Amino acid sequence: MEAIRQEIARTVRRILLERFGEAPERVAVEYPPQPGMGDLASPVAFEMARRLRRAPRDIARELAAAFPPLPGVAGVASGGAGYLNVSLDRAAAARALAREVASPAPPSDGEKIIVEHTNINPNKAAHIGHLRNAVLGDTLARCLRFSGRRVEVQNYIDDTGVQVADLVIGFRDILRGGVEEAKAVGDRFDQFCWDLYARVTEMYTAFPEKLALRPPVLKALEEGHGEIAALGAYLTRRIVNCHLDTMARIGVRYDLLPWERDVLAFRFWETTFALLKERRAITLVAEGERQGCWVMALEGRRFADLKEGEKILVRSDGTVTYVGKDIAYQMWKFGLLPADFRYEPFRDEPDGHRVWTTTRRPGASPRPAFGGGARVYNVIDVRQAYLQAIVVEGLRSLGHREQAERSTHFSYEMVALTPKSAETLGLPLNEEDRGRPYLEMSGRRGLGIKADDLLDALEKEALREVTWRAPDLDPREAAALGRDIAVGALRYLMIKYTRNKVLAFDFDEALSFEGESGPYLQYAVVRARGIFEKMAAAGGPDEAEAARLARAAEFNLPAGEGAEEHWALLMQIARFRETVAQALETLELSQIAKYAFALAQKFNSFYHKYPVMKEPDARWKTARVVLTHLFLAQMRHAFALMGIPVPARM
RNA sequence: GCGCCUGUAGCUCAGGGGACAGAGCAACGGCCUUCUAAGCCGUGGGUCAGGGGUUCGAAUCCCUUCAGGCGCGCCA
Repeated sequence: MEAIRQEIARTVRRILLERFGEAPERVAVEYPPQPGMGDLASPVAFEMARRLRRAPRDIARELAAAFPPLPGVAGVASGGAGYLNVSLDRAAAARALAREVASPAPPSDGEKIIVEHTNINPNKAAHIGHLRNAVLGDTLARCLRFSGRRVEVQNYIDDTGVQVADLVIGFRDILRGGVEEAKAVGDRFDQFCWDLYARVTEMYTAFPEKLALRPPVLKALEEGHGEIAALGAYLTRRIVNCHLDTMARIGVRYDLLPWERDVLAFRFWETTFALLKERRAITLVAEGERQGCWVMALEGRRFADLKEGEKILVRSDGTVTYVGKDIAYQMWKFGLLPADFRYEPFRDEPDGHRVWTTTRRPGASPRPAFGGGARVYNVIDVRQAYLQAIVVEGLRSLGHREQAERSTHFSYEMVALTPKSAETLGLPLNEEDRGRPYLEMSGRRGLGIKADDLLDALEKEALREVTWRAPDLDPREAAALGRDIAVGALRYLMIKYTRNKVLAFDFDEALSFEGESGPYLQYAVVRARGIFEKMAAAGGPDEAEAARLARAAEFNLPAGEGAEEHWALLMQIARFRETVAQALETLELSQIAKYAFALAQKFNSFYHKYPVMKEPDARWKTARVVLTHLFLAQMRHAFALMGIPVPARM
């Protein structure tokens, strides 16, 4: 569809230049809102009207008259107050679409793209905010791969920060324990830590002097040896495994886990620090409050509110701030550091996918090449926009302008709780809280919905629906269906909103499997497949035969409303790839969700109105078999991008 | 205070120069001897926050006011 749109735009532009001597740089070709206005349309005559001092309608008429025969185009006419309406050759369009849906994914090659996402502090269980991050990041990676890009997914583990330090303090100073006591904790270790971490925060509130415990623990974690570091290493590794388990439930995979302690151990920071000093991008503060700190001066409106116009990269005690380490990490991602990590397998997922980790041990060989990306997407919520801007500014100040421009902060708004959801969790709310549109979650206070709890609730609800509909189903099969439906519901929920909108989480909405939801889309697909199952069993065309019919489609249906509805479904199916391309361009993945939903709606309506298997007229039947096949094939592609499973039945 | 984001139907949200502003939920009324009712069809519901401007054309772009959120740490 994209090819023909561009061809029409080029042709219109050429005619304009030939006949009027001028034309806009870009000729818009859009989809008309109503049937009867053609399949594609351009409002270019309106734009030209003023420049040419002529009525738009006249210009559109002249354009239509001058339009040459074009492969794939059946007719051109002027319409409305001056639109140029183009009708397509339907048979050709159907055949082209049949080839497109059957074409294999392009090989992933060329420049490497690094997508960093998830990045949960390894001191507690993942919550629903982390799910939004992981689903967006994973969907982005899938879309990039679908469009032929080579992608490496990294999940950065910040194991030397304050949050981990506080968890270590929880084990050491509240539980009076160490590695052995931690090992004794049973299942759901991350949830145990969730509660313990909240207790540490309570301790600081009650006894502020306890905050003095923190700096030495931080320092020990950074230095990476001794008992504290050993405890930290045990806790973080075990929690990261919990996070990977959680994410595996919704089909999210990683290629590499870079650990912050290794950014330090392999002297990435020291190297970057030296470069920054050499470039005079940072200075040592000689006096005042910040005496002894290394700071980066930042100019421009974006940074106008920064205290002193500077950002501290090295604290007066010599430890590095998060931003400092992140600049070094970003440098490595682009292959701009002379050093590299060492690597070893972290674990193998049940599907055989191997997750690698950075390591201070000798490292494994052979191994894939990591880092050295040509473009980097950092999937991080909008509250860190400031820090991300500083990281990019760091690259720029080191002279890496191009890499700075190829660094993209894929930002999205946070997930919050509706007051109703918060009360369901048993949180005490005052009048002001109840009046708010949403309440922010807080890992520090243990306030939020854990990812595994939400997934459990979704699976339970889905299983209830499954067994209600099919009481005799084998329990294992029912459980598998429940999982598929839960994943579909969750992933659709997480991408259906535009990214710059706060997602106010509501239990009732999340647990609803009707209307604009993942299960609605899954149901449409299952129904389409059901048609082929029934037909194949009755000796009719199966999916492979339908694909052959589609490649030879004639699509010459008796003119009328029915034909237009069939055609409208085909047009919607055809818009998939341009939707994906646009989603990648704008980084607005919700467009894919909205597209798939609209397509499922059209199909459900079609399904209800037009029998496929039992249609006696061969022309209609073939057209419907072809449409059902095209719908199913395209939806499978869309599901693969969104990570939504196709349940065996519903 | 400064910066960023948001304001569209009762609620949650699409649409971000182009043809009469859309969807889901909720409400109401229909449709299961016909490929699965997690579905389909229909009804009602709008000062696109307010004001000014640009344009042949503005929910969309610009200015401004109001309301809400987030950010501005030797936390991340």
